[in-house]
Amino acid sequence: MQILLDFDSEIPIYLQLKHQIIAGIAKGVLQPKEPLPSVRTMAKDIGINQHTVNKTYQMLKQEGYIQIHRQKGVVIHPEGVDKADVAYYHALEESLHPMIADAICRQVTKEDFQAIIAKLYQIYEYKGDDKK
Amino acid sequence: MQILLDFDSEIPIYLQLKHQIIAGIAKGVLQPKEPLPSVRTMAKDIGINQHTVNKTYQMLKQEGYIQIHRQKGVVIHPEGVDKADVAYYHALEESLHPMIADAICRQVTKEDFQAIIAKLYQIYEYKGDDKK
Amino acid sequence: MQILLDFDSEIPIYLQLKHQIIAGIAKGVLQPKEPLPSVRTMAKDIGINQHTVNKTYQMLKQEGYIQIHRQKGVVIHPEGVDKADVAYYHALEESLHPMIADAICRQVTKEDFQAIIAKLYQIYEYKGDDKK
Amino acid sequence: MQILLDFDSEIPIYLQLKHQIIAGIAKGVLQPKEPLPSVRTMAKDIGINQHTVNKTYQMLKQEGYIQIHRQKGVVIHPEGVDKADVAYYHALEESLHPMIADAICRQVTKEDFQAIIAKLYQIYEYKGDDKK
DNA sequence: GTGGTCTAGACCACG
DNA sequence: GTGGTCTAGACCACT
Repeated sequence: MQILLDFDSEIPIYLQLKHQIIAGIAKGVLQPKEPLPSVRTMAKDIGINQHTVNKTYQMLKQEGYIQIHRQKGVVIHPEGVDKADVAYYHALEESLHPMIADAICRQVTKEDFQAIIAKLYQIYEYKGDDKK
Repeated sequence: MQILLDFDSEIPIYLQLKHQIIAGIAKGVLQPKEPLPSVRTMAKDIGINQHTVNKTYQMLKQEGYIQIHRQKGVVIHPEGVDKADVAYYHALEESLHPMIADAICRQVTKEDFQAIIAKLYQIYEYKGDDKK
Repeated sequence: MQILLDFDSEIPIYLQLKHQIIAGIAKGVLQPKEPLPSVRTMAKDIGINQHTVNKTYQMLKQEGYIQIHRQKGVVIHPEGVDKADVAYYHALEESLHPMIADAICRQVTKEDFQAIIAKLYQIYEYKGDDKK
Repeated sequence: MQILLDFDSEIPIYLQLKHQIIAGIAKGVLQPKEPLPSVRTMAKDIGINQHTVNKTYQMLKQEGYIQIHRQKGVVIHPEGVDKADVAYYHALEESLHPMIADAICRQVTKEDFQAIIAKLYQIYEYKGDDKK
């Protein structure tokens, strides 16, 4: 899977990497049990420090996206990540709240907003078809 | 308008303040031309540093939410904030992208997600009715 | 509170530090809301790297022992850590399992073992009395 | 005796193997003088590296659990492992210390903790009855 | 001055 | 070769 980073972005590199891996999983490009490059390899491939990759991997592990094996390396979690729970929905709402207030001020209607959601879902909805 | 800050939150104070003011505008609690407390008054009222309030005000001014006059003080932008443009939609998508990828991995359907959007829009939809 | 580290120990420094802070909380030497030294200060005081201290603090934060505020620094969680749940008891059993098998082989009786537990509990049971 | 390893566990394979053999001895499933599979047989049987099995066996020998004869192979120590000495109790306390501090913070009482100990002892208490 | 992020380079445990 | 740990030194965001 290809990783594209924007080193000028305000978003920390370790988060950009995390987002791209999660996007890969959502798209089905990264399947359960599939191995991920080792910390060293990934770091070299995308030109960042090992610790930065490690930080991303640790977060993904913590959130149930991947498993990290001592010597065998890193794999996408075989059983997928946990389903959204109440806490997850709550956090999601908290994140969306300010975005929606802002959008309303700029006359973005509910329908406009939901259209964006629909458009973004479309990118992911054909799971496994573009395995690359 | 009442400002509620969570000093234990991960979100920087200046952003929380910004969010709350924008939420106030979205709800209609803060109307165009309405004055906002001066930097030092606001800072004293909510118990934070003047620099922090100033940072928030500068951002809001930059984004067209408020006007800052040397003598007259701070007022909500008389003509309202600019309508969403292409750049705005692009930025919005960028922000939503990782949230949606994550949600998909956790089996949140498009309908689930849009329901949250609808719920949040509801909070704001009665503009001006609950003025303060 | 005094921190004593054994640099020759097999136990990683960041864990030793974590254990000592938790012990301090258990003893009541560290009370809720009480501030902890900043990452830099703690690192300098005990002669280790800032990142190592940071790792400890991040874990303690993650487990609900402390709060980390942007600029105000670090404080013991005001409401204390969460009560043990089922997962906690399960993990505790898993950890104790091999210790007990080993002890049985060495003719340590259940009573012997429970006496050790009692002894260790005693160290902590006078919460707040030795505030130092 | 059956060995069950969790390759996704945080615990190194060589330790898991060691724990299971000790548990077998504690339960009486493995009796003194009873032979253990050779390094290479054991490795093949449970599908791990010979080095890993060797590491486990060397530790068990070092701790007095087994004897390794060049020709006769590996056997459970005929006279059983040494009784717990002062050093052993000291090490046991050291291990339990952080667990108990943590438990206290989570409002696990001494009685709760001792109940877990009792429960785990029960698993082992019928030595020799369920021989294999 | 505080924590957050990133880099560089090193040694160790594991298999 | 893998991840885990530790050090040293740097810049940035926040208040």
